[in-house]
Order: sequence, then structure tokens, then C-alpha cells
Amino acid sequence: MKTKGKATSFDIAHFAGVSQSTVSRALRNSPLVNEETRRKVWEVAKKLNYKVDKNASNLRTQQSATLAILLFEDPTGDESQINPFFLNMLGSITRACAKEGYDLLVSFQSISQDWRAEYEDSHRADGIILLGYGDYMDYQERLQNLLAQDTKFVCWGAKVEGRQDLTVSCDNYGGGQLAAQHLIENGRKHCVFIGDASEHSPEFLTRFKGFQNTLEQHNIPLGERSIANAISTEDSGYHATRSLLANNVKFDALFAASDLIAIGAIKALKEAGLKIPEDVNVIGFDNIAAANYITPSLTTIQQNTTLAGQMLVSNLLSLIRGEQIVDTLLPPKLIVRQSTTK
Amino acid sequence: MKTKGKATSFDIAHFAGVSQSTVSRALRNSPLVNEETRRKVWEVAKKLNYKVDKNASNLRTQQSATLAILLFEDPTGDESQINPFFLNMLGSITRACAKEGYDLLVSFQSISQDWRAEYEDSHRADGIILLGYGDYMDYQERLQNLLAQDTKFVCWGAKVEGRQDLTVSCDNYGGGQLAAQHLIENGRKHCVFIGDASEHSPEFLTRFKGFQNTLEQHNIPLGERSIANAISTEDSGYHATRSLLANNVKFDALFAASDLIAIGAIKALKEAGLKIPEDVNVIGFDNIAAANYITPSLTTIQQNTTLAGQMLVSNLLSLIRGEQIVDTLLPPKLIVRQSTTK
DNA sequence: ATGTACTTTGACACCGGTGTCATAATGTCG
DNA sequence: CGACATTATGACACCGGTGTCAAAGTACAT
Repeated sequence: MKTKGKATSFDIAHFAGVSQSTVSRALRNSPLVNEETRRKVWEVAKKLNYKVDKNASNLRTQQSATLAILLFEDPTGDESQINPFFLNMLGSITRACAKEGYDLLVSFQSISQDWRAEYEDSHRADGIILLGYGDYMDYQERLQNLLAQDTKFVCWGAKVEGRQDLTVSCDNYGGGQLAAQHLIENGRKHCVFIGDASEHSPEFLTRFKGFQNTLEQHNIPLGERSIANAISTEDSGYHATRSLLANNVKFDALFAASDLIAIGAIKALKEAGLKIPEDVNVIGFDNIAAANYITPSLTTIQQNTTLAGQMLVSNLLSLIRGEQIVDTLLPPKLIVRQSTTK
Repeated sequence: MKTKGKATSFDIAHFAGVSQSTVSRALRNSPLVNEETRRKVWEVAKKLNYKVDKNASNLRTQQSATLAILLFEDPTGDESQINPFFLNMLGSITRACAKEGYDLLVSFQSISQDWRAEYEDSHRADGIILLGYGDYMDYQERLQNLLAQDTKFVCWGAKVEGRQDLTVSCDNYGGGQLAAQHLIENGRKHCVFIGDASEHSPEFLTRFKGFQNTLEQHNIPLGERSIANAISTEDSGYHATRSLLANNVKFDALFAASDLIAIGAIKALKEAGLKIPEDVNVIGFDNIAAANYITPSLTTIQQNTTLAGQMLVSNLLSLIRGEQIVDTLLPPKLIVRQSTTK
């Protein structure tokens, strides 16, 4: 045996004086093996520092006790950093997987490359979690492909009408409502929205609709000029806000589709000499760490990433077990900070 | 064939009218197969949506094109969040792996559980990246175990004297020097250090030594009472700073072993009515996102996580290929912000 | 025509486990 | 004591690829 590679179940069989079959059974604590034999086998296995070869095991059993996560590159093209919100999600999914006894295979996906279910198809994972904003490129088509292949997967993000995939997401509509209600309670009359209110960003769009509809119910319509386009970066939020100001749009409240956008907006507002929250109330979305550190600290709609990670994992596991599951909507929560109060 | 499970190479062989061996060769673009045959095979494979079964492939070739990362739980026991610095590292390692064509298997390790190289032993990964502060528990012993088994792995973090493992780390000593020099240039005379300056946190200790030695060279000794113990959380930094203040230690400069600690310290200083940077200069370490958002923004020693991730991955791959490699020290960089300037 | 080299292919063992089936050993009951 | 159930074990096929080897087919030189 020596240092000649890793020990196999045959090595153990040899030393324990039993057959390889028995070793396999003993190590998996099958009730079919005699107590004394089991002890003996375990003892030898421990001595030889034996570990089951997962490749062989998975090959035979056709399952892997592994989940894969496909993390889509933000459309920003920014090489350096992953969006902090998704990084948090990655962290919580990692934890949730560990808790369930599953391993996690992480793949970072460039938009360009062909990601068609490499993992599940190649038997490396029992299911896939898709994580990424939006609906760019041939995302739709690709999802259809996964469905057609009966691949087990769940998506994070907004439910898109007509799509058959299972999703877990924050109640974005409700989050938009919360934001609107809070601003209304603060007596604000002229609101603006910053973010992408188009079907290219279903989540942002849903937040926007909840926001807009609630305002309208209180007779505070949101004019066309009160919507500025932005993707989820600080930079984009900054520039969008500047263009609003440059266009002389008057407002006393700003709802950003994400915290990063809000942070950029705050920077622009400050530069323009506007006081927050006195002149302008600002609300973000996500509750990333920075929201708490920025000055003024940012009122925001929290998405519970810990819970989200758990739900993604547990829903996917249910799906793999063949159980009937439905889309999950997580409750958003208003976190009030200085940007909307004194 | 139908929907009866995934297609195998035999299915393709059948439809392409060649042997399974030839299919295998053709799909891997072996020069041994005829051009026309190759085209035919690829065509059929595409039609059947065939993907190589990685388990079978790995089993046979005894390699996996996968790296594993063991992420050690912070000793805080805080269930909710992963230390943002490590989360960034996770992100950059994910990217680096993708760039090299490797997959990444992520494992979150509780301190308690037995993590002995589960991955590499079980043939799921070709090598392991160990990520986590410190030197707690039987970490040492476990590393020895990995070495004894000829497991390929690299560690993030300080080189510990006498340990034979390969490391990639920031030049923590140099970072400490940078911090000291900056404070000296600012004319500060009474410095304190917050963090764990013991061998339990080799990285913190090294930062401390670089800091301390540099101060001493400029005749600014650091008394015993000027060192407060803290682990890398905001809370811990807050309380450590409060106890310094409570003990009436006088200082005009504070060097924290990490940004989280620094953020906690700033909170404590502000509460005590001290002005930053006028009364106290504050420097952190890491340059996490929050450092830029806090008020005053935090001067800090940046660790280049992008580069760190790349180096960890490329060093590990070199090691796997059997190349001779050495420990890597990454240059730290002083990022000057408001906490040390007006 | 014969020998040699080269190209292309198929048969087959193999990687290291798991699950099925047959068999041996032991126990139980009428 | 024979029939039958129960327990414990080994032999063996199998998962889906990869690598080796032999052999068939073709080209070219002698």
C-alpha cells in the first residue's frame, strides 16, 4: 500500500480480511453487516485515511450531493468587483448548502459564453441555482432549454409572465409600496425614481410599479420626466441623478432601485448642495452593508439574503426530490435611517 | 433514446455509426480521428445535446479540473454574515478560476467539523485553497496532515515560521510600516494598536510588528497599555476602543488590524466626542467597501483581493503541475482618506 | 507482388465504487 | 430432523467514460 496513491476499498478489504462489497456496505453503515465486521472495517479505513472516491460513487449512483450556482456577470462589464448584493447571496447560499450537507459548485458566467446547464448535464450537480439581474441576451431561450431537458433549477429574481421556471424572490412590488408609503407619510409630494423601469430589469420594473401605483392611489402621480434610467452601479446612479437635476426636475423624494444607485444619487445631491433628508428624502433597495455606513445613512428596503439563500437551496432540494413546489416571495422590510428622518 | 435520461457516448456511437471509442476520441479532438468522422460525431452529439459525464471522466483520468476552497468560519460565531474581506476574496477566486477554466467547489467550514481534505482526498478537486484568519484549534496539525498526504494546497495568510505550506499573502509587515510612516508624517506621537497581537492571529501580529518596529525606529515607542485586543468585527473594535478610553490611555493615532475593527473604533471615538482626524488619526487594513463610505472615510492599507485571488489560483495550479513555486507576498498600498487628513 | 510506414478504427480492460443476486451460516418451529 | 426464515457475506455486473493494443485499410517504396 505505502504512499502509492490513495487507499481504495479493496485495500481495506484486504487488510480487514473481508470482501470489497462488505467494506462498501460497512462504511455506509448498512444494517446488513455484522456489528463486529463494521467496527473492524472502520478501524482499517481510519488507519489508511480512506475516503470514498466521489467520482466513482457519483457515477454509480447518478447523483452528486452537490448544487451548482451560476452567477451571471453584471452587465456593467466591470472586471473588478462583483455586485455586493450578489456576493452576499453567494455567502448565504454557501452557508445554506453547508447546512443541508450539500457542496456548492460555483461558476462565474460571462454573458458571452455558452452556459447551457453544463453542470447538471455533466452530472456534477443535482441542481442549479441561477443568480443574476435581468433578462438580457438569450436568457429566456436558455431557460426554456433547461426546462426542456428537465434540468432541476431555481432562479433568483422576478417572476416573468409566461416563464415556467421556479423562482425565489423578494416581493419587489411590496417593496416599492413600502417605499412609497414611507415617503407619503413623510409628506413628500414630488417623487422621482431612478433605475431601469423596463422589462429588461424585471425586478427593477416590479419595484417601480409598486412604487408608482401606491403613489397614484394617493394622488401623487409620477411624471415621465421623474424617471431616470440607471443600472445597478454607484456611477450610474450618480449620473442619472445629475441629469435629473440638470433637467430642472423638481423633487423632494428619491427612490432608487438599488442601494448602489442610491449611494450614487446621494453623492450627486450633496454636490448640488441639497440637504438630505431635509430637501430630498432618499430610499434605496437591498440593504447592503454600505447603506448603513454612508452619511447620511440610507433608508432602504431590505432583502433578507440569509433567508433567500435558504429558500433557494431548500426549494431546489424539494424540486430534486420531486416534490411539488411553488414560487416563493420573501417579505421586504423597510429599514428607516437618516436619509428619510432627522 | 427519447427522454430516457441523458445521452451517453454509446448513443452517439450508435447514431454516428462508429464505435464508442471513436466517439470519445472525436469529441476530445484527438488527431487520431478522421476529419469527416469528427464532424459527424460532433453533429450527432450536438443534436442529442450530449455532455461528457464528468464523474466517469474524472474517475478514469483521476483529475477533475476543479479547485476547492475551504472557507473557515470566523471565530466570531456570528451566524449571519461572512466577513466582507473574505467574501471579496471568494469573489475574486471565483473569477480567477473561471479564467483558468477550472471550476470551484466551495465549502464553508465550521471550526468544529473535521475538514481533513475531504475534497482532494475524495478526488473531487485537484487542489485546495485555504482561506481564513488565524491559527486556531488544531489548524497546524491539520496542515501537517495535508502535507503528509501530499495534498496540493495553498493558504491565504501569514507565513508561520516552521510551517511548510505554501502561502500567498499580503505583505502585512510592510503594511504595518506604511501605516506607521503615514502617522509619523502626520506628526503623530502617541499611537495605539487595536487587534490581536499574538501568534493566534499571525497576520495581525505581523501587521503589528511592522507598525511597532517602524515607530520605534522613529523613537515613538508603543507602550503595553497602547495595545488593545480585538478580533475582526466592528463590535470587537468598538469595545476595545472604549476600554482604551476608559483606561485613560492618551493617543492621537489609532491603527486597527482590520477595517471592521477601525469602523468600530471610529464609532467609539465619535461617541467619546473625539474629532477624527484632528484629535485622532485612524488607519485600518483591508480596504473593504465600507471604508470608503463611512464618515470620515477611512484611510487604510489596501490588500489587492483581485490579484490575491489570481495568485492563489495560479500558484495552486503550478503546484499541481509539479512546478517549483515559492511563497508570494503581495504589495500593500496606502489609501489616504479623511480619517488621517483634512 | 511484397514489405514497410502511416492512418484510422474497434475491442477491451480499467477507474472505484454501488446494487443485485446467490450462497453459506445460523436460528426457529412443527 | 427437515422445512423455512433470517442474517451475513462474496461474486459480479454496472455506471460512462479513457487509454492501450491489435488490426484493418491505404499509400508508397522496393
